[in-house]
Amino acid sequence: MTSQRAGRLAGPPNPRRAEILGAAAELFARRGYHGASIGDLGRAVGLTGPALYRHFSGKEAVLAEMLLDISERLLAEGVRRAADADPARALDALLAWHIAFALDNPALITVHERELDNVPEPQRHRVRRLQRAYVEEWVAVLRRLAPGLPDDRTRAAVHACFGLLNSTPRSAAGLDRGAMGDLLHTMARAALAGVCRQRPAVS
Amino acid sequence: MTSQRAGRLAGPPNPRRAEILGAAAELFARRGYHGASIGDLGRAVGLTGPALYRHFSGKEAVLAEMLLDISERLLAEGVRRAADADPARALDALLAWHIAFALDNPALITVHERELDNVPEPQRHRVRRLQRAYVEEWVAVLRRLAPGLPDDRTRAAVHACFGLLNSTPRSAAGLDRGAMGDLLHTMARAALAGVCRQRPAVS
DNA sequence: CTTCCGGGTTAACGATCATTAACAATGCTC
DNA sequence: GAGCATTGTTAATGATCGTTAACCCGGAAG
Repeated sequence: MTSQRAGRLAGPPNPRRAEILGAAAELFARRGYHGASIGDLGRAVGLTGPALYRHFSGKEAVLAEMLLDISERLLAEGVRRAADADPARALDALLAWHIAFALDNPALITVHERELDNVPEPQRHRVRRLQRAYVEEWVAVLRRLAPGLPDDRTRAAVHACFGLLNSTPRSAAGLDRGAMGDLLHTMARAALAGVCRQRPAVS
Repeated sequence: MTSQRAGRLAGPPNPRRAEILGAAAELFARRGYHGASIGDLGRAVGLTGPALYRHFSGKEAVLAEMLLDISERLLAEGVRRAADADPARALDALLAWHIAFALDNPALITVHERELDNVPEPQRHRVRRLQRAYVEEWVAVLRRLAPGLPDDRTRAAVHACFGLLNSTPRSAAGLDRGAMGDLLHTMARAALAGVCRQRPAVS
């Protein structure tokens, strides 16, 4: 029995696994899950393709572990930041967290956004639940901030906000990290404030 | 010689070609370019895989024609709308256009956003130029609206705005088309207004 | 010193892919 | 009605893919 079992028990954090996951994130983000072969993943860390099977049970397992890790990290810190008693401060904290994550891990954010469908079924459900829970943290904060807003509107606004924040990896224009973070924070807060203010007259 | 030549001359608009392009857009959007096989594309229109070669020179040609068509349509109407003498009205017209396109063609917007790298080289360059020109229409309008804003900031803001608007296909929450359009318009305008207002104190 | 195991290799497998070849049916033109 | 282009089909080809098999080597344990 090798150490690949189940993929996420305890044990010492195998550095090879982390290295592979990092390289796989870049390749999956740039070329898509089906566009990156196991040979590519191995080559990216100086190995041959089959060597990956010493660390993961297969290609799907790499993606599954990657997405589980991302959505757990996003949710865990999201819960923490959303707990602020002042909803405005909570929202700013959520924005700062998501922006920092997206700027620091553009490949991960991209994969997280696009590749859920390729996660095999036992774990896809868990990832979906984590993603949904993360969204709900945002929705809950916005609800405190704009109690009149109907829930479906709020949820749609959160998704649109994520679209804005996650655009980072595709623009990455000349701006440095700080300026880009400020820009995204300003735009996202303004967008959400706009939808909160917009109490529709009719319809 | 079949009628597949070059892919985009004149001739009567072959309905089979359009049908294939539509089905391919759905499949490429849902599963990614490499995740959809030629057999899948054919099956989606009631044919076998090799039948596609009667209408396109290959899989890459399908994607190339799709992206060229999208970016041409976006740019052509974008130029028209950006021509308004009042920059605020021009911006609203651009927003309405992009939102309508995204809501009416969610698959196309997704493919346009993700699959440029899979377009073969002679045409990829043309698509890139069209996409860039479209962005520049937005940048030019925003520049008239906020002359003090540095160009790289403006461009980054436009890209972020696109990220917001193009999130439509992935959220698509229970909101109907009209409500979703209003929401996106409100949020995007607020986001851009926010970044225009934000004349940084220092830095 | 031997044993064994973690982590790597190359070779081989079956599946699937994009593409081409060979052939058939349909309908238009002369 | 003979020819011919159009638009389909099935079969075949070669490449590549994910995965497994068989082997190998270094180092820790006994």
